[in-house]
Amino acid sequence: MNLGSCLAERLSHYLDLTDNEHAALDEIEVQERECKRGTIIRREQDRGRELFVLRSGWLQSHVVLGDGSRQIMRFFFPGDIIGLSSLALDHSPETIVTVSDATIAPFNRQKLCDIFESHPRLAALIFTVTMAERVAMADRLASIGRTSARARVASILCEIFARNRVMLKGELSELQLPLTQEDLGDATGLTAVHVNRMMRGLVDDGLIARSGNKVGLIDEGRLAAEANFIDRYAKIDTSWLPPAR
Amino acid sequence: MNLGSCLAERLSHYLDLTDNEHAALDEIEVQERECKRGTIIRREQDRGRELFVLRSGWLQSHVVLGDGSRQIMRFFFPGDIIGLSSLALDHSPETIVTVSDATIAPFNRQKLCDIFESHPRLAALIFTVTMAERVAMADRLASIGRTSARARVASILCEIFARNRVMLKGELSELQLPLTQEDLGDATGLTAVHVNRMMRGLVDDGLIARSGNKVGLIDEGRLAAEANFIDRYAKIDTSWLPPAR
DNA sequence: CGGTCATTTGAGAAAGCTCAAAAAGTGTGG
DNA sequence: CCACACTTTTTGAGCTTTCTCAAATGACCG
Repeated sequence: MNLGSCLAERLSHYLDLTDNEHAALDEIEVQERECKRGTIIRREQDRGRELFVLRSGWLQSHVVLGDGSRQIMRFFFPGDIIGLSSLALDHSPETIVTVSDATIAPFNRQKLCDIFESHPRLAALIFTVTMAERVAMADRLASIGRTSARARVASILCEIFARNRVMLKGELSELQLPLTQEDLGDATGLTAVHVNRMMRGLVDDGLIARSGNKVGLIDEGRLAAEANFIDRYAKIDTSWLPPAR
Repeated sequence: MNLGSCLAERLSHYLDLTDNEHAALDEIEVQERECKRGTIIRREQDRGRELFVLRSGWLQSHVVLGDGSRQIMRFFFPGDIIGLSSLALDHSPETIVTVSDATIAPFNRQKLCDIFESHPRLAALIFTVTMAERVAMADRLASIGRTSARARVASILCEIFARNRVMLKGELSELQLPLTQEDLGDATGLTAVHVNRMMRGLVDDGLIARSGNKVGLIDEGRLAAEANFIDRYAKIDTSWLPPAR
């Protein structure tokens, strides 16, 4: 896990990278930082100008509203770039926290700038992956806006499994969730209490299984159907990209 | 309205563009298509590989869920790029429809590719604007997930005004809304009936005014406060961009 | 002027929330 | 390894917000 670039590994699932491109990405992950579970990487309103590649562990980003309620915007998994949301802004729009122990590789905006200048194909690929993420976020909008509590819980579970599959490749039917039901509620716009009831329902109906904080998919097809879930990360279209340099 | 590139105009609110860059953007909007209100530009699952710049009028994109309910993902206003969401995908994840009569300028993915190759600064700027849009979408997620019906309606109104201000520059306290209350409901995750009641409430409390489908902001400060609204489009940070070529 | 579509209002129903308390885990220092 | 403190999960009961259904009113178009 300590060798090579996680970002390169992630991107190479979508495209064969040239040596040149590999070299450019390796330069991004030269530093490394270990963070304990619950570490705040960036606080809302911080002027953080750094970016990170997540190398291991999970993170989430959230906002806290006026009445104290919290909305989790996004979970981050290995290979994700963290902090792009502050790229356009002076101040971070969200708080970013580790959800499990994690390793992150900080890098400067300048590095991203270099990629746009010297590696147009990589820049376009990162842009494309980002678009896929936006589509996934739109899916979550629809989930929260227009589906039942049960469907929302099913949906977030599907998404977590789908996104972890990109890096792990292949089989993945059981997963250690470092998330509390409170977290799941804040991600789906529900209360922890109601998440609990919905999870029990999913277990009772044989869609998932649980023990401790392990969750297993029993009938993924039915789960995805109930959730209206579509996997946006499985493959992305790279046909339009410029040639590698 | 027929002269020059709308995209260039939009982008130049954030950055002074070079002649070179202007020329590149002008090439994008060479064609033009008029569309009547209600025209479907792209259907969910279409294999559309074209992109568009919106030159005049409003559009929305939405999905229809299994039970027939609809979620509007996004509204598009002049200067926006349309179709980026299908960039990463073989098939369009959403349906895109004109909400008023509109003029769109279709262009090929290849043109975007050219920009990544030849105009890294423009590519990075487009990337950055896209990030701002993602942040705005995250705000909407929080709005739908964690705020009351009244706050959600207030929020969507704030967003519509804020985004129209970018292009119109300066004062804008009254706007002709080509949206039905059904549309607003589908954007905020509410029913049309409930949107109606919330709007009445906002009018009664002196936050907004209405006549026909014109909406005016009476007390924008209070409206934004109730909505938890933050304008993500007013200015964006361009300090990290590579030099113009 | 009739027909269609959008808005408005009312009343009852349902999904999900709040509060409260018990049960089950988890981690820490002794 | 145990005991205590703390967090998380689970369950129950009543309450609110928002939805659904229905019907009336109003606006626009040909």
